Amino acid sequence: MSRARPTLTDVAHAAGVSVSTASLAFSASGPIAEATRTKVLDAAAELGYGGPNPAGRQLRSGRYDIVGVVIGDKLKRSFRDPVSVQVLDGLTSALGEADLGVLLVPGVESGIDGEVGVDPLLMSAGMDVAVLIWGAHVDDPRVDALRRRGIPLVVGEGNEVDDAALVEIDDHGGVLAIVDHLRDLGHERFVTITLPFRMGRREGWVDDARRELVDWTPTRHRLDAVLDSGVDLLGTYETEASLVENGSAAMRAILDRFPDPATRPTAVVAQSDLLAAGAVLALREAGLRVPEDVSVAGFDGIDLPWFAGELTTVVQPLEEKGRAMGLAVRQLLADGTVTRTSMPVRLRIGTTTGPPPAR
Amino acid sequence: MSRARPTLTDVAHAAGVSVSTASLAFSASGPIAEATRTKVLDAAAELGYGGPNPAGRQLRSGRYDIVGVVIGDKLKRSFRDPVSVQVLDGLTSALGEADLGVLLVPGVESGIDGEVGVDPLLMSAGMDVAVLIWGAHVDDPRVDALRRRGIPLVVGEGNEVDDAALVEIDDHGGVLAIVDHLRDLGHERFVTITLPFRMGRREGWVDDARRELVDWTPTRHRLDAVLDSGVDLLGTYETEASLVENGSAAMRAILDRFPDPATRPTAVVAQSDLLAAGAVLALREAGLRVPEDVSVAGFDGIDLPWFAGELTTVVQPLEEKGRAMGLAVRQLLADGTVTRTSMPVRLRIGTTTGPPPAR
DNA sequence: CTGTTAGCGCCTTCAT
DNA sequence: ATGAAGGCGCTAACAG
Repeated sequence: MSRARPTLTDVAHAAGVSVSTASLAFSASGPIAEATRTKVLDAAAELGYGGPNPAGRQLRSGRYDIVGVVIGDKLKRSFRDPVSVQVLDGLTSALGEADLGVLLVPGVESGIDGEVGVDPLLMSAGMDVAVLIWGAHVDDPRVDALRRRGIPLVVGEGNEVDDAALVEIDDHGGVLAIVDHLRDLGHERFVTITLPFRMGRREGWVDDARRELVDWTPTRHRLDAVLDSGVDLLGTYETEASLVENGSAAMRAILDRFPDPATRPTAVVAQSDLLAAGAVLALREAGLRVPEDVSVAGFDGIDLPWFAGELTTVVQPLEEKGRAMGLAVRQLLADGTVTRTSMPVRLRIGTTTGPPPAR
Repeated sequence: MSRARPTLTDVAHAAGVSVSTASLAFSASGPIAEATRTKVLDAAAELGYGGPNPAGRQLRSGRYDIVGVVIGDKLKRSFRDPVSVQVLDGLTSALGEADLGVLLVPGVESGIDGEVGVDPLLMSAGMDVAVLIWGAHVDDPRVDALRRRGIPLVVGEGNEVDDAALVEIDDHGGVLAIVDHLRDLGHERFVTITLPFRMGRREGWVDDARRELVDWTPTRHRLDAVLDSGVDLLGTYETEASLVENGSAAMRAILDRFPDPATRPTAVVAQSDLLAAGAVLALREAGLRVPEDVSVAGFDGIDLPWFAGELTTVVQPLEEKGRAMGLAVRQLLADGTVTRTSMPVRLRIGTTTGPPPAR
């Protein structure tokens, strides 16, 4: 037979002090005599009081000490992708240091097929700030919902949102560096494997019409860089997730479409390391050598302990990016300052790129 | 110049109804005329009202609609481990269906070296239920803290907690099946690579004293199964994380200690697939063939798209396990019922086990 | 179906 | 250094 949970009032009574004094004993936000404090804490322990009720505190203070982290459409995808994971890790540690909790928010509601509607949590959960890890797109309903609620925003990768803090990296410059490196090696026939374009995911070759539909910022920036570089791009293959198997499937499709070694692309620019690794595996399975027959480059600079060799890639400071988002949150909370940060990237030449085969 | 956020009272006034009626328009927890509802919602839109303030709702209703998910010591580790990720995925989807938010809670506070103290979030964040994904250990301070707060618990893997819902798998049976399979093939000399033992992580050979210190349930159950099976166990190597590189390092240590092919162990029982995969890579690098020279088995049954061949392993239903935890949460919330679930596992024979080399 | 009433538990003035 | 009072925004219970 358990009685109702004790409240601060009960503790105060038991300790023979006023409620406001008891409050001070827990919050340490005012002067209090050591003896009084001990008396209160003892009474609390006696009664089995577990500390101030968060709901009461939140209502009174107007703060939740919770940050809503909006991760793509499916949690699984974010967790499976080592890139997301590292960003999340930097973010959570920066937030943890400020004793801010991380509330995972799916973002979009998943319906039977396709996904429509904003997740109810986004509409109703208590949070001081929301972080859109993978950017906001045009007319993003999640942004609208958060706006209506008056919740400030931090956006990763994507510059379309006014009034929101932003953390981005130099996607365009990174891919340009990759392309230049390959061009310097003598490559002339390129193909690129891209990240997903938008929420309605699909896998396959990209035509002009489809190219107009790129909504996700990293995808767009990285693709634009290849187009802007002026190299001869024989094709663009869009994947529906940044996983090894998608990279392999894309590479097989590419080999299928270019069966003749004389006209086959010699340089593959993949928009992520996992896609690149998958492409390399598919090439090896097809009996081709990397980089002697085909060069492959990735993007991200993640660890692939199982990968034989080392990917040529653009290293982005993932954990730091997450930390920067965390700092942007803290800044927003501290004084409402909206910060914009851009992180540098760095070309890392590995063993998967080399001169094209002589003809 | 922005005025203060409107409250439900403002909306009610603007719509010309009482506050409680306005509340019904949002919560749908009572009868309300369609016309009234529209009137209220229109007034809300007019005023830019973003919906009921969560803090008010929480205080009044006593519910947060938030579940605290306590993941090991470092978020990174949980995210990096595909096993955790799949469990988390099943859990979050089961909780999402009930519109419950997931609050990530680190569990233990990380100090300069080592980790001591319960994370402040565990003490102070609002949550209806807490889930300890990777079990509770003896005298777990996190459990004590949650107990004091009166927060009900769901524990994955670990049966030491009274009064808490439990979801577990048949670790012992799974490893026994592996060992039997290897014994049937003719193996006589075994070695096992284990998951971390406890919070004070270390890497290296395990002696009798260390063996007493196993605190994490899956590690203990899986190790006990090998010991109970009665096979000749030449050594136990403890890792400090379930990652490919740890498996490789462990395997190198094993080869180092047993340089003579005649007395070398022929069967490696790894407590996770990633450890097993790492072991296989290290063996191949050492010029040994799997399974002709050495057989390797794992545990978990995860996808390893980059792995050449298929691991012999014990498949556990990870996503279902997560879902089961989610259901346990919902049960707890619905009527306080404490459920206990045990999930079955299944031996899957792949290409990494075979008869030992003839002598 | 709608309105009235009465707090939920806490923290922040402000006074002592 | 401590106490008294008020109210944060909402919803449950009941009355009409």
